[in-house]
Amino acid sequence: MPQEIEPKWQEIWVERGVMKADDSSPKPKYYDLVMYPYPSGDLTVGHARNYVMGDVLGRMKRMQGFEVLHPFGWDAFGLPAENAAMKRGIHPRDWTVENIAKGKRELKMMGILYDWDREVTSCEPDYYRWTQWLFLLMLERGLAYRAMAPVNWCPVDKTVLANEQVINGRCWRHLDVEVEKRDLEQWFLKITDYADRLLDDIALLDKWPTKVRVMQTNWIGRSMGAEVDFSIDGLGGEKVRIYTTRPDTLFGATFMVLAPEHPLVGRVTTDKQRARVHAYIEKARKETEIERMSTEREKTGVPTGGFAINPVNGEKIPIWIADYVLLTYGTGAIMAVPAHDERDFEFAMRFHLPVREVIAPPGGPQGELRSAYVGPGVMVNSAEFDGLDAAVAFERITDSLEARGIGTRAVKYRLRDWLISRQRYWGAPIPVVYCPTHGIVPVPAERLPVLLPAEYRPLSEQPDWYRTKCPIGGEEARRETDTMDTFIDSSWYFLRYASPHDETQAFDPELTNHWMAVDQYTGGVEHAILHLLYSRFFTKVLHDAGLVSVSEPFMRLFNQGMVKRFGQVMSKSAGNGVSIDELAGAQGADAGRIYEMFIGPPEEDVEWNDAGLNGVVKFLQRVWRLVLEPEQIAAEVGPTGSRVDASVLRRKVAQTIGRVTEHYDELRFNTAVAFLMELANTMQDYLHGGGARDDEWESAVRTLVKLLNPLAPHVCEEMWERLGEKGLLADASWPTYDPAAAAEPKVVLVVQVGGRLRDRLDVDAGLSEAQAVQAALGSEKVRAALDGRGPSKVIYVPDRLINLLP
RNA sequence: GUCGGCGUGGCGGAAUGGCAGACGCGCCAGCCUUAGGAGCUGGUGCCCGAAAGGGCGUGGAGGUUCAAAUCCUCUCGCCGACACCA
Repeated sequence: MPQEIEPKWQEIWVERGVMKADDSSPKPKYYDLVMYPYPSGDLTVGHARNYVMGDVLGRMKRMQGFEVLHPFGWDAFGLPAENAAMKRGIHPRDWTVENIAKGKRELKMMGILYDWDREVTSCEPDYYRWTQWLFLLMLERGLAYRAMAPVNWCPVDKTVLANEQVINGRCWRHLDVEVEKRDLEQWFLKITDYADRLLDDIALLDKWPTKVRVMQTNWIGRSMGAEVDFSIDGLGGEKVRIYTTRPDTLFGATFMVLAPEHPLVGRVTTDKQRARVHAYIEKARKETEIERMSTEREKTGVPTGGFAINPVNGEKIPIWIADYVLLTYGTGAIMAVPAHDERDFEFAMRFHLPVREVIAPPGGPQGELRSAYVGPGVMVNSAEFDGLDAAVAFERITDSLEARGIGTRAVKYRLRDWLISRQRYWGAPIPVVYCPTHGIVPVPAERLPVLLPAEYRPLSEQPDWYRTKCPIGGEEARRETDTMDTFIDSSWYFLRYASPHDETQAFDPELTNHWMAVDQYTGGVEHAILHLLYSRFFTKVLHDAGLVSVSEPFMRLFNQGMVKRFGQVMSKSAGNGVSIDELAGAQGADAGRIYEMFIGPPEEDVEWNDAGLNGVVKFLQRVWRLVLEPEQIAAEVGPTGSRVDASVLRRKVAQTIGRVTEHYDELRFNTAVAFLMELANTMQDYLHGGGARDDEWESAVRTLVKLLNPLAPHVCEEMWERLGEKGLLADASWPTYDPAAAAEPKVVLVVQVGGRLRDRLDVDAGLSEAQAVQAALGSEKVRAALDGRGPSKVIYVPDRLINLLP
């Protein structure tokens, strides 16, 4: 099998524009998208596995008659470029451009067909101009705002991070570094405005992995409850508003807890308690997020000395402060119901606070509680609500609060607004100007892009760049010197592929609406929340703006597993990477492609094993010889080999078409490869049985080449040409089959007696139950097992199994 | 702690209620040999047995079913996500 065929066909595919997606094709469209990578210069066989999957699917869809859009691009802004640049003393752009060139060469080497004319690179002005435009659109729609807030500061990367980029209180890129809280004025996108739709529409994503849907649901974290006002004793009309998901337990509130940072803490604290409260607040402030968030540690808190009045029963309850109540969730204040909340129970035990049962479990009131009871039950100790089911009381009590004007139904989310400011150079500048008289003024769309200055230095240290004129008044003004989170860049790139060269708009709505939604999106599960949630948010905003017709961008999502080596995820820094160069260089791109797909189930993590490549190489060589040198294989027949006749071959071909097509479609590539190997084995047995190289054989050969083509396109094109076929195999039609031709005329009927396997019979397919019983009783083994006891009951699964019960 | 996933030969894995181990790697034996890390043929879960045959077997224990790797309950181990969200 000649080696030089790979560059040959790669050139021909480019010349004939095989990968070009035609916007005006009458064929049905298929948008086959892979997550565009960060150009780290470190593309490994792990990345390639993802892209080969997309390519196999795309190549099959093309042969099936779809107009396939299979584009590629680069998520090219971001910190690693800056870090590498600092280390080497070069500009982040140079490093990025170099890596993109390298990555592109490697992908071409693997024979992956992308429409490179549609390549997008997020760090290029012709792209980030529109990223900036989208920011202005958000601003215009009231979805971008600037606010002073406690933000997550990563001391290593010297920038703020979004909530989604904080992992267990640490920086997502430096898992050993804790984030610090800083009060800064920053830009936010109001993703919380879309919380309900982002949550509700998860129901539409039935072709997404359950895992990702669950993760997004939990991340948004919607809860339904009520906000209730408690008056503060002795402070006139002053009130504290609490949030609860259990208004049905209102009568069980025995104390109240405020977050230490709650604005009313100073007012409710008595002089006697002031020193203690102050000390506690100081201590809480000094603790890191990680210490404070730990559920392991014992609860702490101090009484303020103040009291609140429970509005449902007029009872005076003490107000405490404790750091298990977070200022950032709900109202930063809770009513504590120790009988029916585990945290409150723990706190009450620790500080000897009263516990009052208000929901009785099915067995009746427990009296003394040993732990919080959070299950369903009947109301007790709750005045006029006693005897009601708790779920009913939830509604009644809330109605009553609303009627009295002291409470209201409320919905809360775990999701916070998206902090997008980054104090970094290598990103899209936020296109606003701070004017002395007009305040925050957006840069007019026609003056975009706001270009990054050429010099690599923090923008806030480049006065020549940030000094500007106010777009309204023309007076001296200052540009925003923060850049945008790179996740903004990747939240809309899939829309740009439809019209990547449009110089008048971010995307041409007509073309984007033609190609959207993405039919298949393939990438790593590490994006389950960040990228996928943000992209859904952007799509919905653009949908509302009338620019995108779909409200969900990705129809079908697939998360491929990671490729590991020596038990660790491959990477250059870990020193265990296998590069695409090495893979394609070893035994050729096709062998590498098949091996990537055969190594294990696509959604599972797999351990790379160089030795496994040999089996695939042998398979490819065998196919080559079957297709082009069948005489040689026929001559190799051994004395005892298995042999099959034409009818077996014909059926095997038909069955393989069905199974391979189905498994490619479902991205079950490992089993698809196995089926192709089986077909090759059967074809070999056919030759060994003296099978004629007639039309039957020629058809089998062509079917094998077509079915294998998405996996091994170079070798298959070469074989196709050598078979004398005209035209590119890439453009040939996908094989179809007659299900009748795939049906087996004889089947192995498994005979069980009392559920135990006793015999296997070769019988005609389609036997009736009576015929099957007769056949089974014809077996001596079966009769012996029955031992004279006639079958009292028969379970018959046609063409598979018969179970006779003695 | 909560939620989710996974656990099958020497190895990667297949089978989603109906023959456990497809396909491949590795290994064993044989053939061919221009002698090679090529090709071909057969074998290869474990135990008993000369064989015929029989028994056991999908992390563990129990259950449902004529029938369970598959469904249910409990449990152990590994991995992932979230983690005081009221």
